[in-house]
Amino acid sequence: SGRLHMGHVRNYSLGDVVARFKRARGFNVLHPMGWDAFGLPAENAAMERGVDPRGWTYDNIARMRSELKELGLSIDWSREFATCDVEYYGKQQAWFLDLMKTGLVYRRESTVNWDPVDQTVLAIEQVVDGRGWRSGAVVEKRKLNQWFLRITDYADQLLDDLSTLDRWPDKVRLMQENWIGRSKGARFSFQFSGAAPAGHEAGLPVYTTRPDTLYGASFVGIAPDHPLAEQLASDPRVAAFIAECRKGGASEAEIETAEKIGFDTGLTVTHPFDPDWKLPVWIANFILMDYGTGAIFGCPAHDQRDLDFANKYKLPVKPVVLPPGEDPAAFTVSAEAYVGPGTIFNSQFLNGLEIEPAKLAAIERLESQGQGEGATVFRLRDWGVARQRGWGCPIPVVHCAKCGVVALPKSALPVKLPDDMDFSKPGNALARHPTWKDTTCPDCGGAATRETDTLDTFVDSSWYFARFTDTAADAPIDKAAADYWLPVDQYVGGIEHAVLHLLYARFVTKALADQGVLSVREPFAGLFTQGMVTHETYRRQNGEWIEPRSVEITADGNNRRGVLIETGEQIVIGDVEKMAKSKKNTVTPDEIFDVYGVDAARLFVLSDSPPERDTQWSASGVEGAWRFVNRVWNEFDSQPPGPAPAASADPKADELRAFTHRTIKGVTDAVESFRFNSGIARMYEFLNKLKEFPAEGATAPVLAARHEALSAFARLISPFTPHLAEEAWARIGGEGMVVSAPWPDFDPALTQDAVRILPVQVNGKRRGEISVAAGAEPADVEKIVLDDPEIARRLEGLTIRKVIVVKDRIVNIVAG
RNA sequence: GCGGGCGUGGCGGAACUGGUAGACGCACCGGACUUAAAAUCCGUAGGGCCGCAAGGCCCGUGCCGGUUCGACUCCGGCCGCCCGCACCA
Repeated sequence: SGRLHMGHVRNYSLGDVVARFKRARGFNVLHPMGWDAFGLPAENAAMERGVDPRGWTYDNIARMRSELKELGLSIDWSREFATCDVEYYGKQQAWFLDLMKTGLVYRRESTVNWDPVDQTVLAIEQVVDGRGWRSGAVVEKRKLNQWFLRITDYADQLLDDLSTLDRWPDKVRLMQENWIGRSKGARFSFQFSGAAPAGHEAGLPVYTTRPDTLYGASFVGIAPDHPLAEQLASDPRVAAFIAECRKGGASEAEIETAEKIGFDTGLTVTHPFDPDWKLPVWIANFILMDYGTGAIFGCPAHDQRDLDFANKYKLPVKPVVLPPGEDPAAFTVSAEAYVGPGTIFNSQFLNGLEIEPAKLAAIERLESQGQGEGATVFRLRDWGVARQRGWGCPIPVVHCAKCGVVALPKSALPVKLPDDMDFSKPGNALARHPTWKDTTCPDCGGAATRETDTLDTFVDSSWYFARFTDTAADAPIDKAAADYWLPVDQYVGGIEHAVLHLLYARFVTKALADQGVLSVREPFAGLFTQGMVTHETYRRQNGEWIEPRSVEITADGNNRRGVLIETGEQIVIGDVEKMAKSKKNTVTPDEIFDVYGVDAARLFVLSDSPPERDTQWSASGVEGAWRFVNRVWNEFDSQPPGPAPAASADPKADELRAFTHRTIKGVTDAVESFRFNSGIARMYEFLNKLKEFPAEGATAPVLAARHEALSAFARLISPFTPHLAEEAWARIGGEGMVVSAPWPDFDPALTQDAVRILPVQVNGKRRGEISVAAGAEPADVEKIVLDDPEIARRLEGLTIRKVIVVKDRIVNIVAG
């Protein structure tokens, strides 16, 4: 986009804390940065402003790079690349050709989701609520020759291997599980009872998860775009019905309210278990062509949709699953389908079986009749990867009149984009280039045309992490380097990629592993999904949005009011929402860096909320972080320069040392478990404590303890506020730079106070406290408690029944 | 409808495997410094009640109930909010 926003600041600050922390702990850390740079934003800019997308993209990269460098991220910039670099997308073409050889790439005519605004095909994952994920336009259905990657070949693995990703959020794993949507059941074919329509002599295949309810069948349904339905559309009444079905939109509200409608084709099929039983074949709007076989058998008693349909068209409703405790003679289904457990009845050979054994028995019978078999069906569809766009990675094939679709040899790579595409009007700039597509066929040498579709940008982002491990390799991936670094130990990103990027990258990793170019079968061992940066919204009385900087907020007790600075007009403080230009509730990183500095900005986005939750940006919040930065510096600045004085015994110094070591432990634990806000709170506490031990007038042991404290503190803050930490480290004479200093260790013995203050409860209510030596035995503690005059007063008139002592924690006296 | 998550002060949040609820920050209030303001520093602070005060008592983590010596934490049932998927046979 060309500009850093606060979301970037938070995302990369999180990653940078991990990178710096792990480096300090002695790990070899690879923390790279690159640019996902193909795609529509560049084309739109080109069209709107007449600029060259390449120049626009690289200008934006340059600006964002300098902003990122200002953020002070510990990134290895020598590995930087952009997906629109020929050096990158040429390598992508190379492995794409390898996948073509193994049959993972194919081309077929299919109904696709067409985004009329972006003028391109979208993958199913990229259609949200019937709209394009980027443009927001209602997608249309079109038939196109499309390139696909056979991700469904990996459906089982993609699902099963989720269980190995124990450092992924459950939520993301669940979303992928639902998306892949494995279901087990049976696939079988109904035979037509009369003459089969031409081409359907083998019968009508259906898929079901409930073969146990076959005796409850009352109709067979097919999707409006089922081949058989389209064949029957020569009858104008059928054609009219299909047109009627297409009218309904795909949006949530439309599906919710859509009535089930059907058309009786007049065809009948024979029940697989009873040659005398005929079932009518209906075309029904609620059946989806792209799931299962696009055809079902309807069992109204045990499926709500089938029941709604049957009730409307007066089809039979015969229950075949008897709920526990029901009378078989009396049990009926009318408005609500029964989907619970029970025993099969009204079902001949299946009678008396529970549901699961009945499914197996039904499948067995279908198999023995040669009519069908057990089958697993996925919701996951193959990945449509072709985009009719000019600013993308060209698909390295040509179309030859004689040889058909021909993959280019690797020697013909890279297939470079031309420098002079015309982006002034919508559509595919590559396809309308006057000469680029003219070439010769690598097989026959005759004239041929280059493929003008480019790859989905999600292909670009599905393997970049492997390229980072060796960005100069001749091969797309250097196996030794990839084996050394991969999988990515810690990935940080937004939840919006849960079933897009994160699924595609997993698939490509597995496919490339099967090619032998990678050893890992999962790209990301640890995944962290961070929350968004939000901000209050402000509006004028007339509803117009206003920017935070135009508003002054004042507080009167617990009430907050805002006025428009310019006019003094009272404004309306609205909801806290994701920062968005449309609501004018954005704050740009550069304006914050200018006023408060990078460290305060980093500190604040990490301190306010747990990283996985949304964080609310506020001017007063970042001011608090800025105050902390200044107070830290003052503390370092007040310490006499030079080495720590020799230590000798002083209880004051011991107290500070204990606090120092407790803080090291607290911050370390918090950073390790991604609780950065808690870690920062420990650092604030530490600074507050440090003020009780001023350098001025301090004894030599206290000065030494201060030196130890500051030395540790400089290293603790360094992942969060690296610039401040560097200055602080230099100020106290730290060796080298703090960025390369080892993480401080703590002495467990020092994290414990010698004296513990234990709360004393009577019947579970806090009634006092006592001081005992750490680790004091329960029996001794009990004696001290019972000897305590204050506690004794509390127990007056009560009989002690039991005294519970939890070592070093609490005492509870049960009395009555 | 299906699946998942979350409800703690005025606000963001803390409380590790049940053990002093409200750390830390923001806001608020009071004080010091200043001619004044800003900045800075110090301090009070969950709610209610009693007391001149020291102090004391009661209530309190969405609601109701349970387990336990002890529950923000575990169990059961409600209510509310948020997210994902959605006519998936």
